[in-house]
Amino acid sequence: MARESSQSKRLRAIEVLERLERAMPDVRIELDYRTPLELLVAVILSAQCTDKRVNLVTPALFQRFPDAAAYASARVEEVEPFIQSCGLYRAKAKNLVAAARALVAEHGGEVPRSRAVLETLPGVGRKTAGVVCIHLGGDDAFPVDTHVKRLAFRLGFTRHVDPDKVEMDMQALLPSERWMKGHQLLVWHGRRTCFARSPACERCPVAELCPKKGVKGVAP
DNA sequence: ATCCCGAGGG
DNA sequence: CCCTCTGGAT
Repeated sequence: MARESSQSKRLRAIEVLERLERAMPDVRIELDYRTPLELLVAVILSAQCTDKRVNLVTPALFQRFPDAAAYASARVEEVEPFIQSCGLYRAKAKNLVAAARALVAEHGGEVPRSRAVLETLPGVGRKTAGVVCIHLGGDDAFPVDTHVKRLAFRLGFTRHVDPDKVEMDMQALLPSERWMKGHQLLVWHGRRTCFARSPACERCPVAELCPKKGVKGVAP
C-alpha cells in the first residue's frame, strides 16, 4: 500500500473528527466543577474511575475543602472518606493534600496554567496536566490517554506508542483549535465504539476512513 | 473474572 | 519495561 501523503492524512484527520462530532454532538468534559481548583481535583480523582462516580463525591468534597488552603491544612485521613468510592483513594488523598501544599507554598494557592508547572504537582502527570490546561485556557495540549493512543494508532495518525510522540503527531496533524475537542471525541469514541479488544466497526461512523477497519486487537 | 479517561516507583 | 495501587462497572 502506498504511503499516505501528510496532506491527505491531515484532511482525513479533519474528516474523522467532523464525523465523530456529528455522531456525538453532545461531546464535552463530563466532570462537574466551578473553579480551577475543583477542575484539578476532579481530574485527579477521575483516574481509573468514571466521571459519573467522581461527580457523585465532589459536592461534599468541595464543600468541606473549598480552597487549596483547606486541603493543605488537612490530614490525609480526613480527605480519604470523601473519595473512597473512586478507587486508589489513599494515593489520591495523599496527592491532593501534597499538591495543595505545593500550590499554597509556591503558587499563591492558585492553579497554574502552565503544563510543565502542573506536572510538578504530586499526582499530576502529563495527561492530567494537559486536560487541566486546555480547560483553563492555559497551554495548548493534546492529552494522550489509553483511548487516544489506541485510536491514533488504528486510524494511522501515529506509528508510535510513546504518549509524548503520539501527542506530537496529533498536534502536527491538527490545527490547535481542534485539539481540545479532538481529544474528547477520540476518548468518547474509544469508550463507546472503538473498544480495545474488539472494536465495533460495523457501527463505527469513521470505519471507511480507518486503515484498521475490521482488525481486532490493539497492537502496534 | 477482568478491565479501567493514570501516576509513580523499581 | 514492569509493577502496584483501588473500587466500580460489566
